[in-house]
Amino acid sequence: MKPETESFFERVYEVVRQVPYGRVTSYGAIARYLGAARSARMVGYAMNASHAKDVPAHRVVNRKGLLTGKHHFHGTNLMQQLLESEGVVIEENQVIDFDKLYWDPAMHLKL
DNA sequence: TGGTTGACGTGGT
DNA sequence: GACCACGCCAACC
Repeated sequence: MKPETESFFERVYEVVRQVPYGRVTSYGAIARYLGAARSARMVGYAMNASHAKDVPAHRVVNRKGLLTGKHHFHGTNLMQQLLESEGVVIEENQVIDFDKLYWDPAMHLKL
């Protein structure tokens, strides 16, 4: 484990991996947990490279609970399928009961 | 070295 | 409540 030597991307992956099963989080939440609350875009950008990583990017959605990054998945509805497979209800590319399924790392991990 | 990008967020209209 | 415009900040070319 290399704390400072690792890129911001790596840190994002670490947090996303800690997202519990059947739960979802937002880019901003991860960014805040990393201390870069205003770098929410960077989180999404990092996910762009999560292709070769074991990162459950499908559990990460934007603040509206919308599956904005589903277009980046291999399949068009792959992201939705993965979430539904975990018990998350998706409709219109939007997470139902997003407030309940929302998992904030800064709130649970509370470093 | 500098400019562009982007899976977002917030605020204003 | 929905839509539009601006800002942020690290990675990439």
